[in-house]
Amino acid sequence: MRLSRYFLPVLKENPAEAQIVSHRYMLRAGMIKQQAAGIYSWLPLGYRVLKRIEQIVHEEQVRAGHIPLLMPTLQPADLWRESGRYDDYGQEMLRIKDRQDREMLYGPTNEEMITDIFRAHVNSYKDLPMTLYHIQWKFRDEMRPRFGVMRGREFLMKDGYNFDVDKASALHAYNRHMVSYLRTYERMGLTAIPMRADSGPIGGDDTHEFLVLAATGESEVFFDSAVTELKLGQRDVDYDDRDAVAAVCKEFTTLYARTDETHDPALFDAIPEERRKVARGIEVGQIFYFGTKYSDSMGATVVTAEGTKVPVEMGSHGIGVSRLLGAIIEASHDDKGIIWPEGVTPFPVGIVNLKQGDAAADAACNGLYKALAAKGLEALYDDRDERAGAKFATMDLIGLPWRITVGPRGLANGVVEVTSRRTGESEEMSPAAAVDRIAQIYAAHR
RNA sequence: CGGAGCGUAGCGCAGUCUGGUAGCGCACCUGCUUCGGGAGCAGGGGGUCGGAGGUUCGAAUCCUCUCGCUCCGACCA
Repeated sequence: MRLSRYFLPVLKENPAEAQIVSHRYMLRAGMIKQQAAGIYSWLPLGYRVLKRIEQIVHEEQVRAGHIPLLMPTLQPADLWRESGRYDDYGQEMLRIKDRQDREMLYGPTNEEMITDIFRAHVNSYKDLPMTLYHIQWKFRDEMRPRFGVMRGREFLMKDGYNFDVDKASALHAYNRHMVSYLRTYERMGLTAIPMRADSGPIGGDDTHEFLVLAATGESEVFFDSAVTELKLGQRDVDYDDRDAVAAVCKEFTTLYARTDETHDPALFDAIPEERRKVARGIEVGQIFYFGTKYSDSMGATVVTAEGTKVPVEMGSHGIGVSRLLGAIIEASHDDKGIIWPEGVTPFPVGIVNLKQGDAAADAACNGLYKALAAKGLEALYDDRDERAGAKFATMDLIGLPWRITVGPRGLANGVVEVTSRRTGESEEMSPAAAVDRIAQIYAAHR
């Protein structure tokens, strides 16, 4: 993409309403525009990151054997009357009437609807296990939306639902989700710690929240600092192997890590003092096992091998997709702007032409742009007629992790500059070597 | 929902107390000079001051009502 033809409305000054760094940078980098309290338009740059995050979530869900579908944002109230949640959910649920005066609602979550789909089509244990998920906009009419996309009223969420014949299978689905979530967050450059949590209005017995540590987090968290060292890395987990999956979960949940809701001071004090940490965290996901809560009330049953009809065992599992943008920025920025992890960056690399209109510089930039494209890497080429400082400032603000700087001075020696946004370190090399370097870096993130 | 505050040009703000016909910086447009970390000079365009009603010769400014947004708190992907 050529910047001169793109729509990237960056702001030089901080918008007054933005109090936290991710919100400020998302507005300044031209990623979002607020339309009402807690409701945002996603401008091109923000939309690209949102789609990247969505893509990673999809890939990891499919890898775990989960099946994507798409349910509507609007739901009939009757479905929620069946589970009893129409009255329980309260003011957070946006209730709407259509022209026939039928009661509708903008879905805050989809347990009822997915159960309705399941019961309509599945009757046998032979069709299980099954996990269905979608990535869809939700609406929760928060009393107090804040912090940009971190606590919006409208937000994009991945929500998945597992259906299993017995509790052991359902707990395996729970574990499978935990492992797939760990992989998902790691690919986004995040350290998200699973913490034992409280179940809230969804209801259930077992539940973990995934927290990204950040000073601006809304939850107070207590943990053994050793949990932050745990990495799933490149290990190849067989999602159908119950013991292997359970072993990973055990590894990641044995050390003490809890939110204030479930904090146990006695257990916490048993941790060696130097590893005892109290911090803030942003909740970026949550998994629940809730058994037959919905299948009982809504009549979702299967026939077992023995010929008896049993309600299916269920759980639900969510990832706050739009919130993740804020969380990633909170975890990865400096005083110049955002620093995107390679996994989620809107463009893999930026090309800065220091002297637009200079024949050699223009040709070198065009050559780099094409060579990168040939390797499947879409660069953001700043071909505006701007001064170097302005171009650098824009690149730093929007946070592309790598920058290739092209100017007449370097070209006289046959070199361009490759700069890491994270470290600020630059290295001179030939244009061809620069393309190879960038391609090599991204090979690990495909 | 309790408490606090703010709505004046795309963004950041002054002007409101003490009423007199709207201003600054950035951004935008034109020209010249500049050109490796948000350039300089000159010129230019853009606002029924959130909305409605009222007081007044006259309202961004005073009064009433209303809408919107932000922050702190209790609740939540």
